[in-house]
Order: sequence, then structure tokens, then C-alpha cells
Amino acid sequence: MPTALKRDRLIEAAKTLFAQHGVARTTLADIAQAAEVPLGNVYYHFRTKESLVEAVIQAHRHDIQTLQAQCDRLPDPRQRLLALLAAEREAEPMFVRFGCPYGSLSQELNKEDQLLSDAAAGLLQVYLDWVQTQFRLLGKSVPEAEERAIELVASLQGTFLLTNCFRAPTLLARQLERLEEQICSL
Amino acid sequence: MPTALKRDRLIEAAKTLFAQHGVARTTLADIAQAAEVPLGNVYYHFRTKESLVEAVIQAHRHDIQTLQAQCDRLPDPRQRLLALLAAEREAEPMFVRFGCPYGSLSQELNKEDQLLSDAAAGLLQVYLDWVQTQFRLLGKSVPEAEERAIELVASLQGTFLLTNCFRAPTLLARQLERLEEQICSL
DNA sequence: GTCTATAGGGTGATAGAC
DNA sequence: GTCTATCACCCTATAGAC
Repeated sequence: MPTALKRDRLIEAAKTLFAQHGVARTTLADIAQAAEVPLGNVYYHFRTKESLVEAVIQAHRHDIQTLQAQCDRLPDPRQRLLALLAAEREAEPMFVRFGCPYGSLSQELNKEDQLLSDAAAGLLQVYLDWVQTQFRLLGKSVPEAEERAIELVASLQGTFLLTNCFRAPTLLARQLERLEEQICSL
Repeated sequence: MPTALKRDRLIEAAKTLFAQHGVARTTLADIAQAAEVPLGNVYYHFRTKESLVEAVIQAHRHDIQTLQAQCDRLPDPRQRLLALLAAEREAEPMFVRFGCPYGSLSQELNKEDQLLSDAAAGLLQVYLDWVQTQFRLLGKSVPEAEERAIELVASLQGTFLLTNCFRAPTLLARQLERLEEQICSL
């Protein structure tokens, strides 16, 4: 098997386990086992656990940008925002059981060293910037677009937290509906 | 020194350290040192680390209820909600550096065992219930009060996350202003 | 390049003196 | 009741055979 594939499998396994149990409580042995790679082999691909976390963050960033690129294929910024929310809706079971992976990582890594804090914050920044761009394209001024984007993303992240805490899929559904209505009435 | 005081000091130290570094990364040695109590002595007061976490959650719950009781002394539900937001505003440096302690605990413990998940979720539930009660007193129907409460608390929690991630006190200030305006215009 | 075995350090928890 | 000393375990990381 190509060595690059093993690397990808390790990242994918880490992404899942970090989201499910948090970074601190996930051991390299867990990750190696899930990826069906011997433990010692992990260190051939990643120097430290921290560098694996970085790779996971980058993979998440790629996921976000791929989703945004898909939304960008729609002509209207309003439709793009609705497509983003529709994608969140499809991930409902994940939000109920484990919360938002980006929010979880950001929250946890903000309590560790600066380097990983910044990397994780970059995830939410990418998310936020794209939303802000859509509001700009809808004719909002820069400061108003920024405020609307923060408002929307904060609502989303808080909703994901409550959805997870209370294991409440209907809470998620209702909040998404409300946000969709807000976007339509712009 | 009374033994109950040492117990309280341990809980207080744990509360601070959990909020700053997360539960998983805080060791009992850290807590004992911060509370100026010998390490072995911790186990006289708490059987396990988990039981100490439970005690910390209960202390947080007490804090929330104390704050809500203070707000309840105001006659108007609108003023009470504004007083709650004013209290959040005063804790700005904490939100910037460490985020919301309740949100952090809920997020982290939701990835551990069921017992602590439920206890942490109870924190946000207490917060949410009180907000919902205020909306009821403002004449909203039960389902509408519930929706408004979720909307407000989700916005708050998401705002705390973004404030912490981006180390952005102005983001917090602007979002609190916006939420205050929403409450005033009810 | 790949894997086994293990070192080295730290953590939760306990035993037992005082 | 209080504290010291220490156990037993687990985790990251490395050494070295193949």
C-alpha cells in the first residue's frame, strides 16, 4: 500500500476520534488502531501528536473550502447561504452526538499552546470570511456584512453546542429554519 | 483550619483550572498545589477526580442561580435580562482568554461518560430555563418563550466561542449590544 | 520503509505512618 | 484527620531489528 494512503488514513481516523472524544482523551494508540496501522509507524508520518493535530486541522480546512466551493457554484449569494445551512442539516446526527468538530477543536485547543490555538481559530475564520463575502455580495457594507456574518456563525455554533448538550435534533432543526427565514428576508 | 474550608478551596481551585486548561489537561497535582493542599489529601475529600468534577459543576450551578436571584430582585423581566447581559459584559476578560466556563465544561464533558455529560448539560439548562421564564413573564406563549430563550442562549454561547477564538473583546461588546437592543424592542 | 519492543515521564489512586 | 511515599498504569516517543 502506498505510504501516502496510510498517512491519509491516520488523519481521517484522528479527525473522527478527535471529534468524538476530544484531542486530549484520544491516544495515538487509538488512532493507529482505527487506521489499522502499527503504533510505532505513526511516528514515521508525524513527528509528534501535535503535528498530527495540525494535519487534522488542515484537513478540516480543506473540507470547509470544498463545501464553500460547491456552494459558490450557485448564482445567488442567498442561495449559497441556504445551501450551507442545508449541508449542516444533513449532518444532524453528528451534531446531536458529538457537536461541531470545528467548534470542539477550537474550544479545546484554545486552552493549549498558541500555535494550535491559532490554527484552530483559522478554521472558524475561513467559515466566517466566506459568510461575510456572501453578505457583501448581497449589497451590505463591509462593517454590516461583518456583523451579520458574526451573528450568523455565533448562532450556528451556539446551536450546535445546545443540540449536542441536550441531544436535541428538533432544537437544531428549528434554529436552522429560523436562520433560513432570516436569510430569505434580506 | 476547618476541613470544610479545604474542600471549598479545592473546588474553587479546580473551577479555575478547569476553565483555564480544560478538565483533561488539569491534574489533581495542579489542583492540590493551587489550593495549597497536599496531593494525597485530595482523596480524603473526593473519592475520584470524577467526583471532584461533579462538585465543580454543582458550584457553577450555584453561581448561576445566585446571579439569577440577584436579577430577580429587579421588577421588570426586561430589566432582568439586561442585568444578566450586563453581568456577562463585566466578565469580558475571562471570555476573551478562556471562553465561557459552562460552555467549555459542557463541550468537553459531552465527550466523556454519560453521568458527567448530563450534569454539565444541567448547567446550560438552568441558564436556559430562567431566560425562558423571563420571556413568559413578558407575555410570550410557552413555545415562543422557549424559542426565544434558545435563540438568545445560542447566540451568547456562540459569541463566547468566537470571542475566545479570536481574542476579540470588541466582538463580544458588539454582540452584547445587539442582544440588548433586541430585548429592549420586545 | 516497516514494525516490535521498550524506554521515560507523568497521572490517578492507595497504603500506612503520625 | 493529615500527610508522605509510592504503586500500578498509561501515554508519548524512540531505538533498533528486519
